[in-house]
Amino acid sequence: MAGATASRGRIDKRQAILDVAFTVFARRGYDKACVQEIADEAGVAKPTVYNHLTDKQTLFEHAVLAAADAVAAQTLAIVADLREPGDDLAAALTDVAYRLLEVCACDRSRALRALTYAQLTTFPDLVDTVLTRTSRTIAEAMADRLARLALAGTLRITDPAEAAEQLLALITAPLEARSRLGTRAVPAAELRDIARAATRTFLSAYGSR
Amino acid sequence: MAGATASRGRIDKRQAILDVAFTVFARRGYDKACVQEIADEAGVAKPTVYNHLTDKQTLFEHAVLAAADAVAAQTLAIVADLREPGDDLAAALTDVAYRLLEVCACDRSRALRALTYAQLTTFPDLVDTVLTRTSRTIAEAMADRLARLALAGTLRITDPAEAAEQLLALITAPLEARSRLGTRAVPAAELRDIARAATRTFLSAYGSR
Amino acid sequence: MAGATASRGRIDKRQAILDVAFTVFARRGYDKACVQEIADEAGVAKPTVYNHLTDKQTLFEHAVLAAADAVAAQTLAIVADLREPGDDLAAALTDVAYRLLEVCACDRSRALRALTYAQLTTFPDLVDTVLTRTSRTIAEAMADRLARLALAGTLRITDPAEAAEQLLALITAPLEARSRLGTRAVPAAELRDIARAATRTFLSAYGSR
Amino acid sequence: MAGATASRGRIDKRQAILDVAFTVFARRGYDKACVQEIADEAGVAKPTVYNHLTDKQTLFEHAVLAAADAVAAQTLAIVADLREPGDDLAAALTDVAYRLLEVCACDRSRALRALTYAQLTTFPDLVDTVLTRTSRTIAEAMADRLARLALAGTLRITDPAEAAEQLLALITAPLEARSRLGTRAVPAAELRDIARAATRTFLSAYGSR
DNA sequence: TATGAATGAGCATTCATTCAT
DNA sequence: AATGAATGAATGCTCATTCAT
Repeated sequence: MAGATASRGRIDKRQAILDVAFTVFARRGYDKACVQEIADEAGVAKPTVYNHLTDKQTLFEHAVLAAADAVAAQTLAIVADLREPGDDLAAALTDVAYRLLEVCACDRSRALRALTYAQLTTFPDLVDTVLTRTSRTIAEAMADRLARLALAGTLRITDPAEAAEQLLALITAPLEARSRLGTRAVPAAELRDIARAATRTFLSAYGSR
Repeated sequence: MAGATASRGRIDKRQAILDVAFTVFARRGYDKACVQEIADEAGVAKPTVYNHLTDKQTLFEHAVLAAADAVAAQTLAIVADLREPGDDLAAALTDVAYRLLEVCACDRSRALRALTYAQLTTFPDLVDTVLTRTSRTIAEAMADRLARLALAGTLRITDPAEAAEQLLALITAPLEARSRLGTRAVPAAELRDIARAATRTFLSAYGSR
Repeated sequence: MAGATASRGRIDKRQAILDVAFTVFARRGYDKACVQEIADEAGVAKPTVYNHLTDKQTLFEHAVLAAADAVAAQTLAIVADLREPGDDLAAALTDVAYRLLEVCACDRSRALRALTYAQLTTFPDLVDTVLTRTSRTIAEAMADRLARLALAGTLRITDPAEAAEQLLALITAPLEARSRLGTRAVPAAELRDIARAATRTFLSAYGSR
Repeated sequence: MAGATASRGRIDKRQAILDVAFTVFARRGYDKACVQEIADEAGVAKPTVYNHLTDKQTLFEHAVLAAADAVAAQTLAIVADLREPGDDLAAALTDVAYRLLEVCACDRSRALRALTYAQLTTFPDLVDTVLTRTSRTIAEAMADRLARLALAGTLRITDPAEAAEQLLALITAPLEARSRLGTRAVPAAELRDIARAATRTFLSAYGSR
């Protein structure tokens, strides 16, 4: 038990550093964030950060990937709800769209996009990994759902991947525009509007009839 | 004339510095780019850069705004072509969409998005200005065109702003996804596909009948 | 017996650490060598090194002194052979000179000189101790041998210490020059030449007749 | 004139930095010396040191080479005096030997040897350069002088290089031993003794008759 | 106006050393 | 006795910015 506690403590400290790191990176950007600041806010000494995570770069990558996985899990859980859309497909789609928008609009998700975008040139591989674990994954999950609905005759879709891509476009792009890349808060009512409009247009195009 | 030449020379030098600055910022990112590097590539001494542009921050803002205006001009010119869509609306829309995609996929436009996104937190006002001059402007121009087409009975649109927002979403968001935020080149054929799919879905939803 | 084994193990571990330490110090220099590296190569944890040897400085001193004693023992054994020079004094001297040169040219001896010299300012006392145990000792042993030979009428020497000093100078200084302070390997043939030349000159000056 | 003054000022500052650097390196050793300390003692800001000398390593190399050249010039001037030895060769040789010993015993020369030796492993090329410019050069100059004296019948030498090597050995090695690698001051009288003894032995071996 | 030179501030990283186990 | 983990203290180096010319 003592051993378990000890190694749990170690894991907790590492996790704490990663969490704080993401927050600080989100606040200041990769370059302006300094390891000292992260260490201070995590309540550890600077070398402890290095002991656990080698590098500023490594620290960044791990922090970002952890956030990416968390966001991905949230979104996947939402999309999964399309498995049983119930009678009212429009309502179900709108609900999913709205909840996806909520996630996209949350701090972590916004920070994740900003950090990833900001380091496009510096860490191209990281961008790749993050996108694969998030956008890619959710796009595929959505395509799977749409394919099932098409099979069930609920939708008229020939290319599920393309349909998913467009549905997600209709959901996320307007949010990016209205939130001005996340610099402005978008009220829930407006999220609702975006979700409704996306669903309406999507169903107009792909609805059976 | 001598004076004119001199001040022309001055203006040219300023412009040269801004151009080089954008290139360097695009290549290295705001923080990693250093003024010395910009001065070197512009063929001037470091203090000359400061004489013309005060600050690293000011230098950045001017460089980015100049690029934003250039991109905006390009996109507006394309959207303007929707004024006379001809008989085949689908063809006209697809053409416009394709050319917009070309612009979005070009180096300057990608760099502009990356730099803007990267400095979200640091220069929120800049983000605002850039977006206003680019996305905002083009969204409005597009809304204007769609409104006219609706008025002419060619499209069934109640909210032109929303329709424009969605059309642009269908055009740009898939590009972002497939180019992995601009880190991968997207072949012309794929741009074509995106344009066609966007037009098809848009017209399915908003076409008259 | 168990106790003996245990303390033997302890001694062995200490010895292992010292050996590794000398190697690492020789390779990297005092300052650039880090305790972690020594611990790693010795297969122990860092605190174990501290348990056994207190300090980086202490560790260094012990490691260097051990090496110094080993080198001193080697050289003394060689000089001792002058006790019975046989008929051909020139041959005996040349042989001793050659073997001294071999020792001087060996890795441990070179590293010892380099490390000692490098820490002249930092650990002046160590320099003193090392020199006393090596150069001093061998100079005296050599003086003893020469005095005996003088007494036996084989050499014409009034000041044996001075003669020894000069003989050792004729042996070691040329090696330092030709090996460029030990950075270049000197082939055996060249060592032979140095030994012969030293002997010749020494005997020309001090030989009886 | 203004230009001359300005660039003279620049050169002076660079030279001042190099001088201070050598002093500090001599006092603390390469690794323990810190650039800040050098900058402080030179009365400039740290970046100024970097502006002029790129690197800590570069700074070290230039400082050491400058010192090496100065020492070499001193020693060469002394050896040159053997061009006209006058009637009393023993006196002339002793005088030269004594003055060489004075140089070897001076702070700069001692520091130069210590620093060079200390960085054997780290900067082997530097060692090479320093030795070439000092020991090598002086050995050749001495060989030249001895060859002339042999030609004039004043000395019986077949291999001037070897003779020079041995003469220098007889001069310098005893000093190293007695000064304990430069950690102890050797009184002038003792230098005199060393010089005399070296000359005596050398002439016993190589004198004509 | 343009520039060579200088600087103050900051930051990633390393390392000897020490606890708690 | 041995170690995993943590830390205080340094240090090399960079960069935006400013003078003096």
